[in-house]
Amino acid sequence: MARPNEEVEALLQEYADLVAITGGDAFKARAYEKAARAIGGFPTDVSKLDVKGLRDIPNVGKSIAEKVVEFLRTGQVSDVEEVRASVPAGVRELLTIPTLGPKKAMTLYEELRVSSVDELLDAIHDKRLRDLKGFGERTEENVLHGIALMQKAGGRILLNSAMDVAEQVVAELSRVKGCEGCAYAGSLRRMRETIGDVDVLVAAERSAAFMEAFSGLPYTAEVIAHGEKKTSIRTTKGLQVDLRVLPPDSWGAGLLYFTGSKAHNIRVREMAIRHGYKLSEYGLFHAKSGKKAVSGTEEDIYAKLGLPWIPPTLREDRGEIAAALKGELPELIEEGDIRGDLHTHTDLTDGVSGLEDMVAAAADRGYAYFAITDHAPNLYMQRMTDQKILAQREKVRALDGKHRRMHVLHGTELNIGPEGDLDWPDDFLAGFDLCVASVHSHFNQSREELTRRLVRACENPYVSIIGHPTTRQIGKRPGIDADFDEVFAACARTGTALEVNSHPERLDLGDEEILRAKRYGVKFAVNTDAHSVVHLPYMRFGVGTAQRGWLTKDEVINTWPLQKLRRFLRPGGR
DNA sequence: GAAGGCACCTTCTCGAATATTATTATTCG
Repeated sequence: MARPNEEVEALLQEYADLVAITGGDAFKARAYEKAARAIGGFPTDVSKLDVKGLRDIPNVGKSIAEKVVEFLRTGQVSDVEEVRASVPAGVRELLTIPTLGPKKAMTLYEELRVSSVDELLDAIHDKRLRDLKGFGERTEENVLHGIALMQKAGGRILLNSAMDVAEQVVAELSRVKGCEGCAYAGSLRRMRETIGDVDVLVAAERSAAFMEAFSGLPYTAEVIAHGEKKTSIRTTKGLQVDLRVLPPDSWGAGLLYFTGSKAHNIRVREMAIRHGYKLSEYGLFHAKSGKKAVSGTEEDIYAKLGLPWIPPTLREDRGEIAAALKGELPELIEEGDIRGDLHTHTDLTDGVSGLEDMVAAAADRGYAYFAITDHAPNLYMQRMTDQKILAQREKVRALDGKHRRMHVLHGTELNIGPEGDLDWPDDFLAGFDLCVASVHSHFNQSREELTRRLVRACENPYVSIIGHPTTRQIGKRPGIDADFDEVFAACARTGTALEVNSHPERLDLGDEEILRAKRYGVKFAVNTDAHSVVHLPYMRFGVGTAQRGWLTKDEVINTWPLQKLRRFLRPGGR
């Protein structure tokens, strides 16, 4: 279902985890992790490659290439199956709890036979962890905290995973004979940051063929419900997908209804009643006669209620109806407005694609400009040096205008230290076209310290963008506890843009913070933070999030022409 | 297990933070 590269990545990562859990060679585990990342970020479909082609991927050698071939041919790998047999899947699940790593997970399994999150909760309640070597009261607290965090995400999945499934289902069903329309709706169409289940709509006179095709999709693991109007399945990855087939003339009403949000629908229905109508998923009807007024398109229905069409990303009952009535809906930013990506990495630090590949891929997306912003020296593990970044600058200059005349900017992603300090002195920073600055560690400082830290970074004249401002990771880690109102005010004062990071695990800032920040008159930059050419298309999720935050293109610096952008990037130029 | 220099052997993020009690082990970025 997912790209074969992603399936292979998941398999190799699983094997790496299992090697670590079973106390195997740490370097071997790391070798599998590196190969997993390289394959996940590799642009060519691995199922089209043989052993030789696979070995051309960096960090993939003979042994891993052969395992990949075995997997693609048979659907499994004997070495992986062997370890799977000795370690229950639930033990690996324990690794997803923050503060629990492979060593502690194995201790829990060997000493207490704990092999699931639920069993771990039981063990903690029975106070059985206390007797284990290396476990104490704080360990219990941290584990409980971590589990609570995971459960809050409550089975919802990330936007990109849901999108992959939805687009494949839509493509499949669009090919079925009699299909007059097919689209995904629900929270996915509204671009919410996590998705509970996927809703797909089909417009057709007869439903049977669609229900058949849907139930028979290769990644359908279980058919939950099978009826004339609605069929629900669960995919092999556990995601529920609902299909509804509507008569073609109910398309607009159905799309409106199933897109939601519930709160938005209630508002629209109330308006319908006030106008003497009744609105359902089948259409807008005259209340008295019961005759249908309109139902064909969303525009028709909104228009009858005196409203312009409202973009799905705004349908959250956050004032969109009042704004629409006043003719004050924002002219939302769209993906086509983006002229360049201002936060990306290469294999000089932790990316997996080379500089030239990144630049070529960006040019293929039609960008007018593109910034390379590899990590700076204070993120020690990336081993950046002055010499390396200056050598990269030479290469960047040579690539400027070489691909479809796209301008290439040389930047860096600085690390905001515990005191708000940055990696390089100002005279060195002056050599970059732009600097992104981000927090990467020390998340647990006090609110005052965190706030001061971010404000100090904003105040550096060479810092143009604060990267992933809250540093949250969806379902894994909450954002840092800074006083963001103070940070937003500092950004407005100093002319520092806030990033809307498009990576589906981040989406940072999120929609609600964008709405708050906007009120301070801050500018934004919608960036991908791509670590591979395959991440560049994540831009759509950042733009979707920006739309949910009611952003217009004027507020987003990377929709601007290069000259205007350069003025903004110049110290004191904002 | 991969990759580089060499034909088999060596190196492969590094440092901080945290929880633990062992002047240590584990996790994280």
